[in-house]
Amino acid sequence: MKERYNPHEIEEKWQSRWTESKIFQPEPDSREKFFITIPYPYLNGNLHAGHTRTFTIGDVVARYKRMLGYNVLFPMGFHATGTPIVGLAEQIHKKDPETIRVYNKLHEIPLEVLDTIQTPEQIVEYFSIQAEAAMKIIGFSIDWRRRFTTTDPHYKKFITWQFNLLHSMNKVVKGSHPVRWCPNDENPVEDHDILRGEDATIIDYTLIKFKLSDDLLPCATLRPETVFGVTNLWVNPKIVHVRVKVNGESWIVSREAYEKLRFTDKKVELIAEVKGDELIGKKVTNPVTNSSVLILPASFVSPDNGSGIVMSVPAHAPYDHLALRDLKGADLTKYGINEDVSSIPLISLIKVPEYGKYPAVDAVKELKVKDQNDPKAEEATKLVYRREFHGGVLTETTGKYAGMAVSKIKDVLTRDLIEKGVADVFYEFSESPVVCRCGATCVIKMVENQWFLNYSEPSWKEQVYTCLKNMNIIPPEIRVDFENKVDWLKDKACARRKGLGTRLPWDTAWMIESLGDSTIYMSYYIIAKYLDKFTPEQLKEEFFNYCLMGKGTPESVSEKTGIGVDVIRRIRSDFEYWYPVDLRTSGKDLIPNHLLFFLFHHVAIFPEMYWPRAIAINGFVSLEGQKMSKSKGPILTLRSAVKEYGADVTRLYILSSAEHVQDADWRKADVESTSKQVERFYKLAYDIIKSEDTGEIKLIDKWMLSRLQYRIRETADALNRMQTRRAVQNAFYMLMNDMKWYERRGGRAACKQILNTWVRLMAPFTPHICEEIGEEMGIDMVSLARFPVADAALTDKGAELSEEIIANTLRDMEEIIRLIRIKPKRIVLYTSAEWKKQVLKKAIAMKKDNALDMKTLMNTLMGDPAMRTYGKDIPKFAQKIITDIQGMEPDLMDALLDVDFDEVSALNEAREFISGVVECNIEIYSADAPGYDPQNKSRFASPMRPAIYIE
RNA sequence: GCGGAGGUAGCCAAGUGGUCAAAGGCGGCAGCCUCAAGAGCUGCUCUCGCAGGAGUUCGAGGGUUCAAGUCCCUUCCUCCGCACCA
Repeated sequence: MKERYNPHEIEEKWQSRWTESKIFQPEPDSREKFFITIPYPYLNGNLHAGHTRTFTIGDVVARYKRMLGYNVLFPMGFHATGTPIVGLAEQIHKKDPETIRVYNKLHEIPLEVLDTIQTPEQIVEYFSIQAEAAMKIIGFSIDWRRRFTTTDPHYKKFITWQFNLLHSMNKVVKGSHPVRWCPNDENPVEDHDILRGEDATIIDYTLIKFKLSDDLLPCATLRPETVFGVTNLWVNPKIVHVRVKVNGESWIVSREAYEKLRFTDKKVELIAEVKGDELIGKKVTNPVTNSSVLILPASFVSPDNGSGIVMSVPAHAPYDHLALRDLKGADLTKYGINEDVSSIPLISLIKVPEYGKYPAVDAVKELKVKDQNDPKAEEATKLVYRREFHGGVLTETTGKYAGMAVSKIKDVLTRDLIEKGVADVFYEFSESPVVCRCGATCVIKMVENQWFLNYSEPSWKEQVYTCLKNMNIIPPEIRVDFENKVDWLKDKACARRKGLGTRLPWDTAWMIESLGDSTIYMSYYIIAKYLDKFTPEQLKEEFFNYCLMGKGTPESVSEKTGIGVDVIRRIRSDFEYWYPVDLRTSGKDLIPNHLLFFLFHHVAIFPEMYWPRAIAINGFVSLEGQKMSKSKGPILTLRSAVKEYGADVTRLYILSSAEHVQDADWRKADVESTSKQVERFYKLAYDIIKSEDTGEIKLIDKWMLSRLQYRIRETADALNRMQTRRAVQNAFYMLMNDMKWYERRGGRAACKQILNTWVRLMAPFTPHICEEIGEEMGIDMVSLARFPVADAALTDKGAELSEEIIANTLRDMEEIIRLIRIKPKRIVLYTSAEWKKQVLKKAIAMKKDNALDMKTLMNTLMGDPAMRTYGKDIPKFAQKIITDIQGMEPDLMDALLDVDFDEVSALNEAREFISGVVECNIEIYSADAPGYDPQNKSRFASPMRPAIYIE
């Protein structure tokens, strides 16, 4: 150990020592195992501060568990399947200036190296090497024998096996799905390809088909239940409609709607134009209620929205009510309508607490909406919809649906109506236009014959719920997130045309989508160690069936694959030992996707005993308050952070900057201060090791050892809950502060003992520096040493109380001196009179019996003849004590009750120290016998709070 | 719209109904050390106070309680996810 702290030298030394001694390459043994995994990083860039955080948290847990005596497996792989790497290769190849800039400047890749990574394969190769190197220089305790990349031929065999299995279980099915589509590029549009309208989502309307002789007039609605309250349809006389053949039916819709229909999975053929006013005045049949209703003119109907034909529900839709009212007295004879349409009776179908029978009418009155062109009409609509959605219940008008909550009806009713053949689904953007990067306006296209993982299957979800119920979710608050997302998850398209990956074995035109191939790969880590023993071709389905599922026999697998029986047996027993995953720790961005699929696939494929045990989530990292971006910057790579500050400092900082799902912020000023603290720790350790042993244990040593036990307990408790910030704060910063006080108070005797514990306490966070110090202290390998356990025998409440009195008294003295601004010539301290201590103890005892009140306390006290001497002072003091005790921690109460220490001697032990600080001699008396007390200050002395006289 | 997380001092942030005027850190100020700078150490950092005290604070407004940053209601604001994209 050198006098000067040189992080890079120490870190390199210990990293190579760890590698040489293979201590992070576990094999099954008699110990209890702990299998921790972290989602492998995607290889379209260098690892950055966000990875640093997630992986460091994982490494801390791995190291902590190892020091608790677990046999820990912490493996790592790399993710490369999907489209981004292919896209990146294209960008680099065509020397896109922005891409070159970002990868050169932010990902720190030299230009000449960029020239050599122009294909997806080269990119994967390059970044995987970089990533492994980065994880090594920061000291992660990973078993690198198990490393793999998702584009490896062996891995593809594993994915092929998995998908064949899922297919045979009917978990992969064919279907259609709406996607954002660019008609110009003839491709689905991804998020980053959108120029305008990136917030638009796809909304599914229910299309209800009203009948007009041979034609159907479809009306799009988000609230299909209102079909029971339709009084008429609305058609805008000014817009052009068209008659189209849709799957053999004759529909009349707006021209715009026709354009949208062309991209759906329906067969659409344009027949003729139909003017709006030709329709008005005709009667159509409501396909649900069979009632006959009139088509009326309305200006608010837009051709862009839905089908361009709207059903009117004046009882519940303010616009409909207003439009009808606006027609009062209008001359509609040119449409052949002679009746007064404004008197069409309203049909109520929803009961809601805020309104009467006709919510739309009430809302229009409430907001004083004038007519359908009044902007307040929109407001009224939103209000009614919101209230009906949340609090509305369907009435008898809706027949068998009566009594259902409005919020639950949509899916049920839509399904029923589609089954009856009177409705369809119509997709629409939530806002428009949505514009592609190429400039074209996007549409919604039905992708047909797509392969789906049918996550929506209720029995599958049920299993996931069961799994979740038995899992430890860290932090516990996010459990509800998982439950909600499981509920929300629909079927997921799992195949696509482009990108890297594995082909769907039974339909090789498709590539397995990259989230689908990353679900149960934790089990592959067990196999990955043996890859040099066989070729990809040998990895037949029987191999996986046996090794991962226990199906078949080693002999039959061996015969089929040519792999030795011993190896096959070995892999199976490895699997049985290591599985399930004990902890998966991840960034919060993966909750609604990867982590969910991780659970779905595990419950589908493995028996319950191999389902995951725990998931821990952490937040992102920003840079000086700015969000990081892989593709635009700013970004801080793991490598550059370690280069600048060293691995231990980087780790310690990132761990201490935020807790759990909270986002961390990387601030240069703070990192530098962490760096100084670590250096200080090193120097302190160096000095302690080089110092002579000094025998006698004094009060202050007892105090320090007692604090240390407290820090150990706090650190362990924090680590058990994966609160790395709290753990680091106790194990490092608080303990450092304790040490400062200890040193200041002249403590020395316990230094070596403390340091020995301290390096083990800190080892999960800053392993290199701890190894370096540990080596000097004769600890063989700190990474394998036992994590400290708090020793109850070293907890010394008396010492802590004494030290507290000293610190409090000193603080009081300094405050007085500061206030009166004199240089003290004489300072006298008076500790509490004995009777006050007795009062305090009595009061605490009563409090513990829950019997503390002024009257009882006074009675007890006055019953004691010895006390009565102080009769007139007692009530006031007792009152004060009662208030003090109200909020007192039980621990402190116990201490005050149990411990009988002498305040005078406690202060005397620190007399020299206190004198030194205030630069004045100190005299100490008990208030029972004040030697010198000109102002009778001693009467203010109370337990734990000596009185002070300064002149 | 749906679902989730938040609003605490100049900034970041901890905070279990009572040691909360509120941990820790950053920044700032002062002192010590030094030829000096840096580092380190010590103290201060809501307001007032020449005796250890008092007053006003935790987005805003109500309420429950002997006691509220913490519990309840209302309200304002911010951030995140909503899919075929890793």
